[in-house]
Amino acid sequence: MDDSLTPKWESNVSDLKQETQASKRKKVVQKTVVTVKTRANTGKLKHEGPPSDFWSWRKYGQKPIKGSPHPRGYYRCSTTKGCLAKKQVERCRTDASMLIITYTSSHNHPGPDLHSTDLTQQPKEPQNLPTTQDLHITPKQERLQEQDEQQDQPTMVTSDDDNAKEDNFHYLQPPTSCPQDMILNQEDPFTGNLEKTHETMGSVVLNEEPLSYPQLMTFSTPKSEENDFFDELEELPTSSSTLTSFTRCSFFDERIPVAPS
DNA sequence: CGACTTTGACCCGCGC
DNA sequence: GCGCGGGTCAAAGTCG
Repeated sequence: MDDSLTPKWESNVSDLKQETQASKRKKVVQKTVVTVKTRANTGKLKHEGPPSDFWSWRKYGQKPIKGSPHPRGYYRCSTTKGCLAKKQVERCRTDASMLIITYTSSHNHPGPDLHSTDLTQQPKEPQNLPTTQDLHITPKQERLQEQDEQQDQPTMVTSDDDNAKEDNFHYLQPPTSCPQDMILNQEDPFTGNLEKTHETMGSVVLNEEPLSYPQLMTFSTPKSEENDFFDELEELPTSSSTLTSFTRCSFFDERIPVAPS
């Protein structure tokens, strides 16, 4: 997974490789923080917690977090054995409707779909997959939605421990180079729910809907929404172009099969 | 029966 | 050195 990434990331990987009980804690690992605004605790969310994405996540722990009324859930990717991808899901202490998902490491395997597979045939967590019909939207529609959603952009904030110490988070630069065949209908998702943008822990929020943010990082789904999201993000301040670009690589390279070390 | 969640215990890093 | 807090493990239970 991590191997094809930037040198910096690779250095982190070296830690991950030895993810033994002794080394797995508090190591320098890349993190991607995504804050999701949920309308409510709808049952749509798998196990009422983390919005599902195209990956299969398996919960391996949960801990109450000091200062937060909500516990944090720990998930690891179960799509493929040996995948080091993990995520932590917790609710914002001040706004329970906001989910803060922190992705750690990256998948060492291609996405469940990855260009060759029909999305509608996704074996994993199909409940949140947009239907085929949903996968169409005209650019015009897109724009309209974008305008409505300008305040509801998903936020992918990345950082590694080193940088986090300095300036907490870095906004992920929009992947203008991402697949262009991304077409998605977000028709309903945000309508009537144009909540103002929140800022939490340095990340922005989006309205969480059947379409889950991690999809934005898997690139396995054709959807233009993503582009819009990133287009918006493009305007966000980036304090570390190096990091952001490397981060982008970490995600966009994800779908490139990398021989597990 | 396999995959997953739950949950308590354990381990380790960090701050004091 | 000690205690706290976060992260992970693993057994037991649940579900499809």
